[in-house]
Amino acid sequence: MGITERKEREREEMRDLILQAARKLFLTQGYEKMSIRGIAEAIEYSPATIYLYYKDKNELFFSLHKDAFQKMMAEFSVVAAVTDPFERLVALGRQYIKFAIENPELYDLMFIMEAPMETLACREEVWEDGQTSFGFLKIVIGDCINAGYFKNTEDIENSSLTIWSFMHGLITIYLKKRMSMFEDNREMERIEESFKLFVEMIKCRF
Amino acid sequence: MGITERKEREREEMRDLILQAARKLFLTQGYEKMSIRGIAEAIEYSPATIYLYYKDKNELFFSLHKDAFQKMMAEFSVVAAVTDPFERLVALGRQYIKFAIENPELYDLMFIMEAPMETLACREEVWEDGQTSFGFLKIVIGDCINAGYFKNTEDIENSSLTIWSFMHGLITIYLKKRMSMFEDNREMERIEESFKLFVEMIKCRF
DNA sequence: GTTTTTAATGAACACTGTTTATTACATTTG
DNA sequence: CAAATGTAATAAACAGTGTTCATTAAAAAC
Repeated sequence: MGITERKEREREEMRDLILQAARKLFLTQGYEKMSIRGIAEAIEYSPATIYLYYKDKNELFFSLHKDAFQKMMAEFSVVAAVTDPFERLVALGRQYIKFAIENPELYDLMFIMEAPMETLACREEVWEDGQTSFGFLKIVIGDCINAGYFKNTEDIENSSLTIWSFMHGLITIYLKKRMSMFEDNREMERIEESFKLFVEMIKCRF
Repeated sequence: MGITERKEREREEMRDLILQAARKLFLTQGYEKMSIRGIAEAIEYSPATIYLYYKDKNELFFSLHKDAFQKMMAEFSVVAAVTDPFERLVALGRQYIKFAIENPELYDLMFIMEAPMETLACREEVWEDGQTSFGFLKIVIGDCINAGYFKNTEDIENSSLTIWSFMHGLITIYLKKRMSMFEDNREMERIEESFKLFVEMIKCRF
């Protein structure tokens, strides 16, 4: 009897319906306006129904967060076209900045918000999405080393964390409006200049 | 007639009473539990009274945020004892990490939360607290240049932003639980290693 | 002493996430 | 097929949240 299969399929459809509504609300209204009641109204179900398919709002955030990582990784794939390993790393950095600036709320969800991480913590799982994208960075850096760059580098993981830290810091300073201490409105130029300086700095370690 | 003076003084006292209660709640319960009703109960006034002294909760966050900057700057002052300019910069970095790890919620308030910045934005002011502490970093880097370090550096502001970006990124990756992608529990060692690597990188630019 | 100004509040508004008892319907069993 | 069981959906409530406003009480000015 395929009843259990159908039920399982229907359940998955419902989970998807909820997630789609949540995503739409998130992207159009922002995550602060993405309320359970709002999602319920959008799919024409009662708010309580959502809790039959998702444990809590954090789990919904976690699912959206996974989507966002897929989107980011898809945008990263274009750097494969860059042949020189070091230039590929630079291109990856630019893609990262581009993604963050074009999707500030997704970036927040992926790297700043605590909600999705709480779902992960209570399941005692490792952060797979982070691992995957960080793994991509490690590969790109590894290619640099294989091509003769970064000769003094003995720990790829540490190098990756260091590079990511800079990128993440620069972006969050901007996204969280901490560049408002500069009186001029040259935020974008400052990001560009700082990025270039950092690239020069890591070039220094050839 | 000193009545207006007394009233002004009483008003300032009341603002302080509210702020102290807010700070206590913030530090003991965390910012998510720092509610207007909670503050009101602590000072034995009605919630509505708070709105006679503060425009909204964001303004309260902004005041706390200013306090936090004073506290951080006070902790920074110890680096003045370090004579070598470059070592002073390194010491400042360590103090920054120490402050962030010891006061994660203050750090959040100072550099991540949007609430205090919104108060600033609607007043169309520059972010003075940020300017002051960033100014301190610029001075420390300036001393390095005067002592012969960073010879290739033509833009102190850009160097400062770049260094701060790394520090801020590394810390927020940790504070916002994004190091949970590493299966081992070596978060502190990783921070230490990455910091050391970055110090080596900027040393490279002598 | 009366009027005016000001400080404080209770109550309400419009929300939020989440839980639970109840209802309605689909599925299984006798 | 009818009765019993299982399950999906919900209305309503709980316990909060920030904020506003008309009303009341007290202080200051006249």
